[in-house]
Amino acid sequence: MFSKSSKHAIKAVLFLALNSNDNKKVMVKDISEPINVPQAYIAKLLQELSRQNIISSSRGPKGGFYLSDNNRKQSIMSIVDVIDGEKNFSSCILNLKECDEDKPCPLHKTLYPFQSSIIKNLQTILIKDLALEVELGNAFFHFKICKSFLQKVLQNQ
Amino acid sequence: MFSKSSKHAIKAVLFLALNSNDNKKVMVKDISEPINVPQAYIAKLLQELSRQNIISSSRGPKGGFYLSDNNRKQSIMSIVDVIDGEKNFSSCILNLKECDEDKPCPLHKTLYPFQSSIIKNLQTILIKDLALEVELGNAFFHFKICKSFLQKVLQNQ
DNA sequence: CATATTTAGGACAAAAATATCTTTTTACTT
DNA sequence: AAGTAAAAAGATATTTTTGTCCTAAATATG
Repeated sequence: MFSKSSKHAIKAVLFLALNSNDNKKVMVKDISEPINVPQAYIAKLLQELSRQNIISSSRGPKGGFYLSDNNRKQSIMSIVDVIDGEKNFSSCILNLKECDEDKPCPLHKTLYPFQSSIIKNLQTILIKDLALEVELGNAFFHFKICKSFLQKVLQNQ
Repeated sequence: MFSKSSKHAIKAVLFLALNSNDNKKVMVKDISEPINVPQAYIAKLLQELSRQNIISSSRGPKGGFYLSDNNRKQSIMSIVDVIDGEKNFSSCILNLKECDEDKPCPLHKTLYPFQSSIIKNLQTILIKDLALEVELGNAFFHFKICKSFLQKVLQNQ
């Protein structure tokens, strides 16, 4: 469905949605550990997301990655688009050039409706929507217990 | 959705469904050209499918790959299972270990229904069903025009 | 202004997926 | 039985994806 990179990216963004804001930035190392993704690798993905204005970042001491209110209005699909470059979803399920509604490939009628619904859903669901679901307890996003994460939890009490 | 290998495999099997039977076998090179997949690579995939009894094969002169009546009753999912090893579809969309109906990840509720419907569909659709759709003209499966394919067409007239 | 801390960026490395090449085995044909 | 045509199997190569490392640029703080 998504590449491993996209999954990493979604997790990181969701972590930021739950743990950052304009005044509370999170360093790469404090993101990579709890979501269990290699630090240097998620750094690359976050840089790309930042360049495309899906997330925000600032350098130097007290810097880090964070989500502005505008960032939170980005869709989940926009994350996938940036990381996977739209290639995953756009084309015929069998990679046939000639496949379209007029001359559908044998799997088109079965799978295209799902495929387009999934895309439409991912375009509709915003980062803040996912975060809210977790905050309401309707969905679960379990972080790896690690020092930096526990410190955050303690700080907030 | 599927790996490139699975797509290759589905195309090859569909080609066999339309162009082979117990008395008419097709050599690798006469499959690879029309479906436009590297010969040695599709050979590997077909060997694996044959080993798993999704398709049939026989060696030596007049040998080749073909579909028996039983082979035609295999589902499309069985092809994907053999080639991709079920890994693609089975798990949580974000690869979270803890995600299930009880403790769904933030994307679970949205995507799982699609995912499971797709799997169910692919398990229900048999190879012969796809071939029939093409034969009835309800779906289209365009082969690359090549010498061997034209020869077949001429032979059948 | 100097220093420390953080992201940014580029080069490199490893792993996985895709593709190719060569040899072996099987079975048909004469 | 010998020769030949095909898949089977194993080894190797290439490409893509994933992951790492090192240096540069930016920024907060004393």
